[in-house]
Amino acid sequence: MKQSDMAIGAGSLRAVDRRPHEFLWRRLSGFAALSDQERSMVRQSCAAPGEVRAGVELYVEGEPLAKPGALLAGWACRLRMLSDGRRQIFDFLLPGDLFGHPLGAAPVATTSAVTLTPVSIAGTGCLWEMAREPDRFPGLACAWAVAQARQEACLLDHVVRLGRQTAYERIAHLLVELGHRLDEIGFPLGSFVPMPLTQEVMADALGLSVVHVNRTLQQLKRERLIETRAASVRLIEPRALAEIADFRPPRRLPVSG
Amino acid sequence: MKQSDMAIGAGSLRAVDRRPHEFLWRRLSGFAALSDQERSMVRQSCAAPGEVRAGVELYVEGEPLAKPGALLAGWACRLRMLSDGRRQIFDFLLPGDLFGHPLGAAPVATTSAVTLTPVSIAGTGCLWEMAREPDRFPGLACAWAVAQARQEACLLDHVVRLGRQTAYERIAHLLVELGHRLDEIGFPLGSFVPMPLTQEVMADALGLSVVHVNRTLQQLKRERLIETRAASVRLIEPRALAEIADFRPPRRLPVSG
DNA sequence: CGACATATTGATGGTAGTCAAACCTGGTGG
DNA sequence: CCACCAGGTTTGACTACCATCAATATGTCG
Repeated sequence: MKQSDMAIGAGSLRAVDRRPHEFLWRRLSGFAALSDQERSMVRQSCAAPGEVRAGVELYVEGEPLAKPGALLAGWACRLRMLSDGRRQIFDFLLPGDLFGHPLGAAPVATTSAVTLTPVSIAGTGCLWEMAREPDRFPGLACAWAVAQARQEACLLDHVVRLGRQTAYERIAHLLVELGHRLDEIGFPLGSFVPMPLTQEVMADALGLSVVHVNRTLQQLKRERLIETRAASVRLIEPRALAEIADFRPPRRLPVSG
Repeated sequence: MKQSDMAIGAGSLRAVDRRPHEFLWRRLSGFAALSDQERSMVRQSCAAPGEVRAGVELYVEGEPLAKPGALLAGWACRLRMLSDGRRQIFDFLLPGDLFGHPLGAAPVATTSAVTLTPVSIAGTGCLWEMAREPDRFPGLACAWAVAQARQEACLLDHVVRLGRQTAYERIAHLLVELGHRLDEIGFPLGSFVPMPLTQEVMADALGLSVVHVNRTLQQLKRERLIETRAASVRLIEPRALAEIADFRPPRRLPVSG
């Protein structure tokens, strides 16, 4: 499980290049039914994706949010640095996920976002405007709201992991969560799926040390619960893992709190 | 620092009874300038507050969100229970804070909310409708958005606490954060302010054991950084505490990420 | 006063952090 | 082709933070 420049990377998967809107479309239509018109707008937005290398900041905490966007391929994460260099990752952005959409009025980023692999991104300014007109574009507006609610829900799960779970549970929980999210965009749960996370990244997300992440992953492998390869993982026993992690599959439909 | 049925409690502070909208008004107007009309609407919403005793659920995870509201007096918290009885508190609701406002379409609560003291609450259905019409009620709409962004920001801070800070830092950080929030609604930073949290509640928020919270609080007292009394605390050295906690005061104005 | 919740204290152990070194692996360049 | 390097992974030894268990105060309320 190590960083690979090509996992779902930009410029490597032909399927992605030919249909750059693929993941975004799957994700949004998984949240709400979209009209043909909305679909074509989504496709248009993805027409000329931007390519960004790994390790690049998409936006920076404290600075005005430049442009809202969507990840078409590749992974990124939202994070914050402490003054002494410690790092905390809040969540991961997978293909099809939205980022950089202001919540309040004056858009100042409360986190930074950094690419973990090469990514390709679409600007979503236009879609975002549409999503604010529920009357004209009900499907898009709904999908947008659900996407946002989902991200919020993941953040809550993250708090629970950090606050009340052991290292073993945390890792299981994260793997299952990512497994389900990947499942939603077309990577079947239980098969080998892309997981371009270094152990250091997992450590910074889960509030653990790299060493401990390593040992705990080994334990999961020894117990035949997971299997790793290059930059990908297979959840051999998704149910057992979910049990260990006290994982609750996200509700089928919209959500808030 | 122990639970007290009357800290800012319902029916005890005359100032609150006479001007039930006081805290909500301070909070909202601290986020955005409100017109006279908006002000009077806020006051009207608070005209007949509901009274709820301590330890009562305002809403429950997984159930439809009944009515959006605002806390006029008293404290509550948002939390989630794990299947084995462990508990994780996500954040605290202080006087003037909003709760139960749906993000997505179908309003299902992603957390539960429980009162920590007796509270009085106002229904905000009407204000919420207004906040959705930025053209007619720009101030309210803005204040609403900022309030929401602020809550989100607190959640991010909470993740950092849980993921990357020691018990000592976590407690300092929480106290400073609450100190600042109380300051914003009229309890001066550096003076004795209400803090009706049991050590168990702090433990469940900070991912620590009760025993360890107790010992860490004692350390802070020994070092003359804080002082406690009944259900209140005084941050003797707010700057030193902020330093310890790597606390960043929230940005003056709107925010998002 | 007695029942109950909360706070405090002591003793003990385990989970996870730290430090340090070795080991891969893929990429670079002589 | 191979030496070299950087980033990532793995291993071992040691430590410490914090959880757990248990018992005792302290306080509050009926």
